[in-house]
Amino acid sequence: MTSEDNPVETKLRLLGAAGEVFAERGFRDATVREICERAEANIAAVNYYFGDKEGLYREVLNHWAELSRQKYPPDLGLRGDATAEERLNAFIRSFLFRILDKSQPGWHGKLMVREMTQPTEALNDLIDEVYRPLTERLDAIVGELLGLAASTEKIRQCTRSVLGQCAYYRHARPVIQRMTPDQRFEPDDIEQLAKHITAFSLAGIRQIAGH
Amino acid sequence: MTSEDNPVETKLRLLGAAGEVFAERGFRDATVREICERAEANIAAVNYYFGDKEGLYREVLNHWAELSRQKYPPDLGLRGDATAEERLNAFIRSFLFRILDKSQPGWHGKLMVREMTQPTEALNDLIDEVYRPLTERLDAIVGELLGLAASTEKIRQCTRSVLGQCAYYRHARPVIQRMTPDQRFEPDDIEQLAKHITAFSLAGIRQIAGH
DNA sequence: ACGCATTTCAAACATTTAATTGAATCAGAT
DNA sequence: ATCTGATTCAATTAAATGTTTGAAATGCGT
Repeated sequence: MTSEDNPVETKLRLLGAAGEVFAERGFRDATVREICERAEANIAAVNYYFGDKEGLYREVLNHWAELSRQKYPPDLGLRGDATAEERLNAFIRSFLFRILDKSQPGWHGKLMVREMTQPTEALNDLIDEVYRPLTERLDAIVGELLGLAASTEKIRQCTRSVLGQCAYYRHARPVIQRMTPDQRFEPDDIEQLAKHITAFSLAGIRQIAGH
Repeated sequence: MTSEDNPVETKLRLLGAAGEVFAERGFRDATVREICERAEANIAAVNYYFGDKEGLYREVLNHWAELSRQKYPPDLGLRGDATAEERLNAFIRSFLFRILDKSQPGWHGKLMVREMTQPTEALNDLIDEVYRPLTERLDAIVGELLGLAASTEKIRQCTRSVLGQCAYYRHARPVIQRMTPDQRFEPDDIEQLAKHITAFSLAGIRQIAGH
C-alpha cells in the first residue's frame, strides 16, 4: 500500500470536476482535457484511475447517487405520523431543492436531467438506484390520497403529474430563464414554488379521487 | 436559373434526414456523415447547401417551426365561443399530440425538447417563434379560468404546471419507457392522458383561483 | 451540339480528442 | 540510503469528424 492521501484526493477532484463538466456539456461534449484541467490533474489521470471516459462517467453517477442518498435520505425530516398531505408537501419540497438547489454540488440536478433526457448505458442503474425508489415513494403518498379504490393507472398518472410539474423547472430551465429573465431560484423562491405545486396537486389528486 | 427539381429534392432530403439525426443524437453527436448517408447525398452536400453543420441545424429548426405552425395552427379546431375549459382541454390535447405523436415527422417533439434542455444559439429564435406564442396562448386560457384577480405570477405558475405535466411525458420518456415498458403512446392513450391532465389541471387552477 | 452554371462526387486536409506509452517522480517500507 | 510500487507527466498515437477542393457529371438555354 502507498499513500492514501494524495491519490485519493486527485481521484475525488476528478469526480468533482467530471460531475461539473458532464452536467454542463453532456457526456459527449465533455472533454477529458477540460475535466483534468479543472481537477488540476494530468490528462492521463482519467485513464489511470477510471480506465476510460465512460468508466469515469459511471463512477460519477454512482458517486452522485451516493451523495444524493446522504443529502436527501428516504425519510425526510418528517414525523412518523405525518399525514399524506404533509408528506406530499415534503416530497415536493425535497424534490425541488434536489433538482434546483444551486449550492455546492449544484450539478446534481443537471446531471440527473441530462441522463433522463438523453440516456446512456448508465440509465438503468440510475433508475434502480434513484428514480424507482423516488417514484415508489411518491406512488405511496398519492395512493393514500386517492384512497383504496384507486387503480395503479390513476396513481401513476397523478404521480407523473406531480413529478412533471417539478421537473419542468429543471428541464425547461433555459426557456424559462429567457422568457422570464428576472426569475430567481433562491431557496425562498423554491419554497414558494413548492407551495404552489403542492396546492395545485392536492386539488388535482382529490379531483381524480372523486372520479 | 437551373433545374428547380432535383436540387430542391436533395436539399429537402437533407433537411429531413438532419431532423431525424439531430433529434436522435443532438447537435454535437450527430455527424454530417450519417445525415448525408440517410439523405443519400454526398458528404459535401451539407456544406454546399447550408454552409456548415450549424447552418443546417438552423434551417432544420426553421423548417420544423414552419411545419409545426401548419400542422397545429394557432386556432385549433374550436368554435369561437368555446369556454375556457374547452380551450384548455384542446390546448393540452394538441400539445400532447404535438410532442408525442410518432407519425411522419416524429422527430419534431424530440427536437423541440432537445433544444429546450440543451440549447444552442438557435434557442432564441425558437422561443420567439414557438414557445412564446404557445405560452401566451395558454396564459390567456389560464388567466380566464383564474379570474380577474389573478396575478401574473399565479398565471405563470399555473401555466407551467400544465406545461410541465405534458412535457414530462416527452422529457422523461426514456425513464418512463424503462419503468413501465408496457406503456404505449398510441392516439387513444394520448387522448386518455389529455383527459387526465385536463381534469387534474382544472382542479388545480380552481384551487389556486380560490386563494 | 455547344456552353454555362449548378450540382455531385471521391479524395484529401486540418483539427479535435480519447487513449497509450514510457520515463520521471514520489512516498513509504526495509 | 535504497528499494519498490504507485502516481504524475509530456509526448505520441490512432481514430473520428467537419470542411475543403478540384474534377466529373448534369441539366438547361441557345
